[in-house]
Amino acid sequence: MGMERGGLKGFRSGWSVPPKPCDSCKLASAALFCRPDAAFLCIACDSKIHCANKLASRHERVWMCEVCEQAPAAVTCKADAAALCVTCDSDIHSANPLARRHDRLPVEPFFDSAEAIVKASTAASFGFLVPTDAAAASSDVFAPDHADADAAAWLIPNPNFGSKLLDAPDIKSKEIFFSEMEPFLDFDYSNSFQNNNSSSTANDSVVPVQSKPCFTPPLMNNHQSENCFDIDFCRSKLSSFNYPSQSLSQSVSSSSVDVGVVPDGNTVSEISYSFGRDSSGMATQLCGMDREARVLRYREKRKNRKFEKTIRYASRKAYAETRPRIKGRFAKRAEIDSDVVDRLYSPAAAAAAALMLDTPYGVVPSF
DNA sequence: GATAGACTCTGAACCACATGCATTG
DNA sequence: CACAATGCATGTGGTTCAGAGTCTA
Repeated sequence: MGMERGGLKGFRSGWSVPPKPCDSCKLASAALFCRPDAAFLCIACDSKIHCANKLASRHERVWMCEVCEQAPAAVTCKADAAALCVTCDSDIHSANPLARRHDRLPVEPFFDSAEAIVKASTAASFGFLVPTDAAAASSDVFAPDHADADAAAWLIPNPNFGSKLLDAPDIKSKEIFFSEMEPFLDFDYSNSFQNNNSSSTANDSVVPVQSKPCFTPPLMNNHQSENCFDIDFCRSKLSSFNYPSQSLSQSVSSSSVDVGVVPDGNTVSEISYSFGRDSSGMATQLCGMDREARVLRYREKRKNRKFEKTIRYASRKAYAETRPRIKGRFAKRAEIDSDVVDRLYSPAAAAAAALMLDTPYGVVPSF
């Protein structure tokens, strides 16, 4: 009953609020949050302030929440491929059981100039990453056969990937990148279903949802051991906890496969890259393409997202489908039977009614 | 441009009852 | 500890309705 419905309800309202202005210039919208200064800054002001001296350049900064753009991002949701603030994270991921299973990780701060990060990653995005076709674009999946450069930049899930890979000494790194991405390009839930479904009962097997995996590479490091954390705008270290010590997306067994929306955390970890810890000082998570485009992309994706209904008990589903209804509501069998008897007076309905009475559950399509 | 009415879209609620699961003996 | 009996909460889908949003005059 309306279980997955309303998943977006809670945070839609936030979109109507204009982005938080830069605390420095008050003109541009803030793109990041400086923890030591406790200030929201646009990219230009960040460059001015944090390039001024060595001390300032060591300030920890994080990008703004991609949804509300009102607070610093605190976590990265792998399923949504988005950096979210505490409030949005709470709103979105408490909306329904499905969302609660999203694997979230604490955002890693960066120290480089945001402008440099954006430039580097934008260049990288035009360097070799190629965009997708329209269908793949809707699900944020890479595909190597599209030529439009703008779309390419628009679709780059994590610019860090590009910039990092461009730094790779040879093309093999890039090949590795794509080869490791392949499991997601053709993410096949049937496999995981077969693997995980052994514990299901024979009659009440879980029905896998055939939803397209909406995958975007993680925006940051994936620390499998750090799934629990606390949120503090001014702290880089996120300690336990708000979340279960083991994320649900990892811990659920047979019932996990019915979700379909949330990629398995372990699988994601296989392609996680430690860009944030790059020895060259390469910025962490969200360096990358034009941030505005990313926000637009994210919003568009959220708008188009459909939370697939989760069927946990196939037997119940099967039974519900056969149950008699009156105006869509489940009806008592006695009620239906008497009604059917009444209808038997109609010769035209006699055959259909007889058929219904023959079935074990009395299938009554509609009234 | 402002307003009202028509239209569209979205999500919540409703219903009965087999089933799953925790508790008890 | 293993098992059976019991009772309660849960989950299931089609339809309706209300409210919000959009379009048109």
